[in-house]
Amino acid sequence: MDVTGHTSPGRHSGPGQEPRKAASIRDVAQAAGVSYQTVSRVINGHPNVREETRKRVEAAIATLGFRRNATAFALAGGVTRSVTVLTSNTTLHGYAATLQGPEEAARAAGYSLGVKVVTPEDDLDRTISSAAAEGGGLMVIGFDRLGASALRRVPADVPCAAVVEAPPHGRTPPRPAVWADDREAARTATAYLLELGHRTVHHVAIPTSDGTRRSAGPRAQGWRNALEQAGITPPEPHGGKGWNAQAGYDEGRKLADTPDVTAIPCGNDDLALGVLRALHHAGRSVPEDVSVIGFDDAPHSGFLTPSLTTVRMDFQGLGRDAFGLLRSRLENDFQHPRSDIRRHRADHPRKLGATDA
Amino acid sequence: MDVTGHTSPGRHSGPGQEPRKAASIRDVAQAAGVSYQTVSRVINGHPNVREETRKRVEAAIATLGFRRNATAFALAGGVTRSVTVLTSNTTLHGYAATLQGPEEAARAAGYSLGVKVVTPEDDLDRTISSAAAEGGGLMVIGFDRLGASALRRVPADVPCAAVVEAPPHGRTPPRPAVWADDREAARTATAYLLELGHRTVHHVAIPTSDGTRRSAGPRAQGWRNALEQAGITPPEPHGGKGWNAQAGYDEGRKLADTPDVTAIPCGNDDLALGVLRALHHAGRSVPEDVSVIGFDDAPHSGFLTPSLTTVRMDFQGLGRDAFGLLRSRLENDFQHPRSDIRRHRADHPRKLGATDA
DNA sequence: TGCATGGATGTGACCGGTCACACAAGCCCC
DNA sequence: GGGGCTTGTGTGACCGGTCACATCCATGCA
Repeated sequence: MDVTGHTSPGRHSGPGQEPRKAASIRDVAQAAGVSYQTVSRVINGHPNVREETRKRVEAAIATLGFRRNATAFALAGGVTRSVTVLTSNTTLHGYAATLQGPEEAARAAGYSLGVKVVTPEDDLDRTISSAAAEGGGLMVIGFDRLGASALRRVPADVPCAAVVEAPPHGRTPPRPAVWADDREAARTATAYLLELGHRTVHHVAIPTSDGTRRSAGPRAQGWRNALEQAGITPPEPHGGKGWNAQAGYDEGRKLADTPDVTAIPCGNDDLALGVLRALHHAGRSVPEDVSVIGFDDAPHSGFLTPSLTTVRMDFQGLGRDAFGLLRSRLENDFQHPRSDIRRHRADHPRKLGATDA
Repeated sequence: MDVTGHTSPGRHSGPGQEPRKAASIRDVAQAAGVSYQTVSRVINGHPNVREETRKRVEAAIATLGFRRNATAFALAGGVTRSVTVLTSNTTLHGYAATLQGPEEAARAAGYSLGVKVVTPEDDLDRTISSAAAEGGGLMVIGFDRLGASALRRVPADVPCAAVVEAPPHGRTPPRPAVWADDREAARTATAYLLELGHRTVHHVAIPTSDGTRRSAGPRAQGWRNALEQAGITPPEPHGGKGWNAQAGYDEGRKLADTPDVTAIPCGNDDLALGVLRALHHAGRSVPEDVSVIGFDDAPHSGFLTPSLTTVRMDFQGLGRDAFGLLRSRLENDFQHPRSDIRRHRADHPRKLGATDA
């Protein structure tokens, strides 16, 4: 509507924030009349500190508002517990939902999570290497071309895990990765439509992660396979140019004019939404004249009228698994960097225990 | 649909990743036959290095795959250039869009961005202080109760900026913040409905950020104000219990039964979507029988059938502004550890201008 | 009494960068 | 031809934590 929210922000410069430097472990030590090492012991819950000393140190910590400097901690060899997610998008449902996996897992595991959105404009190698320099691991969402190429350029020595499109048969991603069986899901959905009696099934595809043929993505492949298994020659696939409702609408206009189009599984829910609208504008009713199926189960899909049938994908689980993969890589690294003495230190309960978070 | 995507992930353990320790500045120095300081000069582009020496160092950097350790850099006093966003949600459109602001701004400004999702379960103070310990600034999205209370608990010495609901008249947020004028936007939208000839206007509200009365949020207030200005006694507001389409549907069922309900501006697009569906189920048609207006302009809203009229809010701009606020705070701090010169620098065009993005 | 044992605490070095400063060599100028 | 300036390079200390090891003191036990 033309009633547009007015967003020139109200500003408030806030109560005076004194930029005094944060208290260090040494400041606390001095205040408590002990050595810095004792303070370190207290903040790490080391047992061998006299009760009274501990009290004193804790008091000093409280009055000085001491917080352990995470940077120094990391530098001194403390576990890094940080992961940066590289993605080209954060708003499309698939991406956002995938991102929720690590968000939640990171919170649970006491990791800090960074998000870096990559764009076609910026220098991938620079972006990646700056992300890698942060110290923790890298998690790449490689659903699209940009993400996939980012994944390919992660240096071999950087701990990394990815969520990707299901790779073509016989090929494996360049790095440890997880994926969902989109191909099978699309095949099943298409087969279902055929069972309903449709003579053929048309597909509006999402862009592929290698940026090439639009029939190459696993979802398109699944659709194609289902048709072939039923002895039907797949029609030319549509789409492949965009992910959003507008792209779906554009393709939908074309499809709406073709009479033999009665069933349209789409590469995602947004495309499906656009297709629905195009069909509506063309006077073809859903689901009477045409069946439309979405993909991804975006949160609003269930509330559309008419309802959009959709294929649910567990993106969050995927993201969580990738995070887990990366985490185990990171923590294994930590436990056996090379030699043997370390291993002894690694079993120290404080390092591995769940209480550390 | 019952055709559910199969997501047990295919896994691939990837090519052997040797966990060799990353090369340090000293390693490079040794390889190039210079001192570590010279290496530091080269990577920082310091002019006083002989051309031939620079070449040698650069070669060593390349062969060793040296990357400057961001942790050590930060510890040694390099600017931190990192911001952590605290939010209770990342998927609702308002939040996701707000988050895009700092994502983009951070990329442009070479900042790294952390995201921390807070939940009612976890210990806010711990979460905040661990986020603060990362070193950079804190940006809080305080649209809801949880976010608002997080904002209140950020220690005074932590650089911080927030995006909040428009505060009640005469009150200011506890910390530097930006907000949109939701109240005015809602008032205008409601006035528009009244102009169309509706006798009264009902409202389905989003939850408020102080967790209390459901008529307290700025959007509800704007709706109420418009009615009062028109001499109409506002009916009891609905909603206030949830943000999503299901919540909208629940309220919509109730409203659909009341004959005098002919206009329903909703607190956000998801609620509106649910209301639309409830009206449809109840056999009341939109827009013939009832006018529904959303709020936020979520990306799919424009593609619904019938179209959802919605009020566009520039969340991304809001997020960008908050980031800018925080950034100037961080960089001022860095440049002038305390005194007064601040005011002068705050008007620096680069800080406030639109070109910064 | 003599010594091993172990708890409580302090000192020094280190992580990987930075900055401040010292120093040597080359040049200019009076 | 020696004082000053500039350029290129190296040394030492520091950021704020950690770990390894040394020390002091109170025990327990032979």
